[in-house]
Amino acid sequence: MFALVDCNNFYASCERVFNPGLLNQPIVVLSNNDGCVISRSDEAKKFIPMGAPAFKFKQDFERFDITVLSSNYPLYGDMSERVMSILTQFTPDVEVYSIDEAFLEFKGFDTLDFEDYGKKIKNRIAKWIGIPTCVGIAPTKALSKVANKIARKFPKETGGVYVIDSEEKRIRALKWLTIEKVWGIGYRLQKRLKEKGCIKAYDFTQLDSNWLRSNFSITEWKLQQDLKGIPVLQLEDTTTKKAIATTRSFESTFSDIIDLKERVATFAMSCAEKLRKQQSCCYMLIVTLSSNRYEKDQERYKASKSVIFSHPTNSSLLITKEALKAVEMIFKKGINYKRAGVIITGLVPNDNYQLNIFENENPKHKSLMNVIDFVNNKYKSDKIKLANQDLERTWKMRQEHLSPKYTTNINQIIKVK
DNA sequence: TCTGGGGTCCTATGCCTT
DNA sequence: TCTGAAGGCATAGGACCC
Repeated sequence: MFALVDCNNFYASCERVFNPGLLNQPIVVLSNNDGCVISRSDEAKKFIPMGAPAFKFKQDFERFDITVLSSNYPLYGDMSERVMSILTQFTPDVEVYSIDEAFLEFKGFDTLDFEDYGKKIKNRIAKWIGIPTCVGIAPTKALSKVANKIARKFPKETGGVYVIDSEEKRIRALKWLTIEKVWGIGYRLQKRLKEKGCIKAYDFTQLDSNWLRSNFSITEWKLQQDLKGIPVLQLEDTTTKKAIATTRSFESTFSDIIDLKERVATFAMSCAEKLRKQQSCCYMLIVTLSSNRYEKDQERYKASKSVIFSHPTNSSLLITKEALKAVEMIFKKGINYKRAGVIITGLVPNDNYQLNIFENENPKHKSLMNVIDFVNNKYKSDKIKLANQDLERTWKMRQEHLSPKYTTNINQIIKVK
């Protein structure tokens, strides 16, 4: 059996833990740069849609007396770790699926009362961390997602815990769930499936699986099997990342390559730093540039370029150098660029990779990187920069409604008078 | 003025080799 | 030497997730 434990309105709930005045109040949490709404308390859901651009809803925030908060990732990350550590007390097989949810697998728990066990999980997280959760339990991962949806939708009837443990319950659940709400069915697939008469998740399970395999991708085939109750999707190891990315939208647009190179150099530095932090090296680098996708009147442009290194590296110097070369290759004149990103992938552990006969990391880089990381760690606010980064300008994220880092900064710890 | 960011997985395409 | 089939690999990009 699998369980899906999902925190309710996670970011909004985290904010409430340390500010009980927000309980039962409508609150929203904004994305980086205070761009759009990414979490809403139940009270706010009536008024504000998910993903609402903050600038368009400013008046509504005031009209409905909604508390607006900037996202506080140090707080959410720390709260998430606490929740996940509790989950490992219930089974050793835990897959942290995202910051606010995890799959659990129960192997050899056959005689367990799952409903009761789910309630224990939920209650312990509520009591020890103060975060409300929903728990869905079923024979496969995809069905545990469905069960979780039912627990969320019918809190009074289910108490936030729902178990699919019979064929009858499975069919009833799938006949209730509309196709677009199924995990893995997004906007595009939903449209295609509806054309075929798939309205409910149940209709999807009734499609001929050979036909599905030849007309859709392997992903949909696996999903169908899982929804039929045949476990195909397994718990995955999420502890080692497969890629690291730093991508940002700019406050305004850039058309000059010098500005773009400066930004990309900074993103590359940030990726390399994250890479060394998890003690890995990378084989490949991808740089992306794009124009403003919301701007109708101007030429749209999206481009990316990947670069393969002759040997795995985590040197900021090498990664930045190659990233800048890539910018030169894909830069097109006359475009107003709104967004750029650096992604590094092909990650291998620091100390265990194939050496190249002809070319290997310059040994001086390693000690230099150690010094840079040490200094940056010590003087967090004023990091060492490369000469091709802008030394004068400071790029500050907009965070006009930020709450304190209650759990990760001793100076911001909650005070009781 | 102001529309997020970090991931995973899959597929299409073109080129090369057998 | 040419040809087509088939598979591997690199690369780009789409779709989806939270």
